[in-house]
Amino acid sequence: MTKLDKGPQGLRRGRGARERIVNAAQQLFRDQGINSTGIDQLCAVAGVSKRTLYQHFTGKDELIAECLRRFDPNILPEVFDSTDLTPRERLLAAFDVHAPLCPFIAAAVEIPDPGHSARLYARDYKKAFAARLTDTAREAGVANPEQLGEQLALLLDGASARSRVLNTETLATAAAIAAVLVDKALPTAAVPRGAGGNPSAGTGRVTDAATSSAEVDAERGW
Amino acid sequence: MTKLDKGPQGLRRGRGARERIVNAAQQLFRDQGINSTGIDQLCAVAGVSKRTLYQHFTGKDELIAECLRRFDPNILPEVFDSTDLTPRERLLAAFDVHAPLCPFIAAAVEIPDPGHSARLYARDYKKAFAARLTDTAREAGVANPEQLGEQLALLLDGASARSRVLNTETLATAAAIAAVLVDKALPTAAVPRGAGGNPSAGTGRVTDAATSSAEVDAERGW
DNA sequence: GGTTAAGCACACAGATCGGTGTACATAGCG
DNA sequence: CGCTATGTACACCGATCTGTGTGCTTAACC
Repeated sequence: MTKLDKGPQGLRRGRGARERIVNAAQQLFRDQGINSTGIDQLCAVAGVSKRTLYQHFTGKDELIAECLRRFDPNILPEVFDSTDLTPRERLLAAFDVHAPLCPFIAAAVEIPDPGHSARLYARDYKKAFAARLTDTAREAGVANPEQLGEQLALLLDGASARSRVLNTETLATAAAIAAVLVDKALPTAAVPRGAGGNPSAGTGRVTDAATSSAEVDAERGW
Repeated sequence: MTKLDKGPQGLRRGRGARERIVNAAQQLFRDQGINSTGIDQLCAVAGVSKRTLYQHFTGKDELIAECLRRFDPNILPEVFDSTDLTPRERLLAAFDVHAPLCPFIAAAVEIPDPGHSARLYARDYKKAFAARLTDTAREAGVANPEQLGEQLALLLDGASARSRVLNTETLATAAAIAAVLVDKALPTAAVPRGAGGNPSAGTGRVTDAATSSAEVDAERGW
């Protein structure tokens, strides 16, 4: 009772260390950046002693990599594994998940060494993400799915980076471009009527079909 | 002769301090990142004493801001002020200037504080860049030039960020999208024949017209 | 030649960084 | 119970960080 206050469910602040460390790290890295987050602060937020941290991770570098690995291992399953969306809708639904700066871009910029495990994983993730887009594009009957997948991935990265610089959400602009590219790549029969015209101005909703059925505006970690 | 070696033109390492500091800073920030570049290393590379640096700049923050300010104050004049290119060609020529990670994106990611002068300037620069694209689009006779300008700007940011993560150049993908968007936005008469079809695969040259007349693959600082 | 502004060398400050060593406490489990 | 995993408290390390204080040297200009 002197120290050692108990948490709600009786986990007296001990025993779940690794989870708490990773959670705190993800939060702090997102909010302050990786380099601006010190180990001491990290431990304080996680409610963990410094010694414990170094019993779970060999160093900060490993912790960073672990955070990225835990972030979105299945690559937007709520979008890509959605059964009640057509492939076209799924492609466009990826542009509805709002988020702060993509942590993989953040890591790639904040960490100078291209060989750092976090950067290698970021690379893998981005490739895998594009691959999921490609698969979905193929499923939608697109002629050149690799191209469309890579293009849509670039749009998402652009929105993330640009939003950070401008301090303004730019995802709608990316979504507008995506709509154009998708409908252009799709066999004309597969495009819902009304989708071929001028994409609506770059602001507001563009993905009429996708939006209605899947609002994935989730409170994701990033 | 003991110390004080003379440079080629007799500038004996003194007297040009401010220039050398900014030059060294731009180089190091680009190569290693901002946070990974220490003041001591900076001074060593610049051939300048630490005291001198702090007589020119109040601190590292001011130096960072100054670097960004000096970087591209006129916003790609070799592209946007090119007289022997049509507006359409100029829009596409912006996708021919290869470069490492855009320093404004880098600053926006590396510096957590959104109110930092460097981040404010980065914001201004990005807005101004989009404005130049918008102006050019308007000049080209595009119906909604603001939209196209913002879209093309997002593509460039996407290429920069994504190239950093993937460790691979992705500008060609962005250029392919740009070609689609520009030609779609342009009055059909203004689009050169052969430019309307499938944009060439996402790799290789897309801007047939622009490339021939303006290869701006310059060795820019970034 | 003499004045002045610019630059240099160098020691040093205070903070923070990532990381460790040591000894103790506790929870879970057989 | 007693053993072992896990976690804690806390001091401490060397390195590095941005930034200063002080005194000297030198280039440029009148």
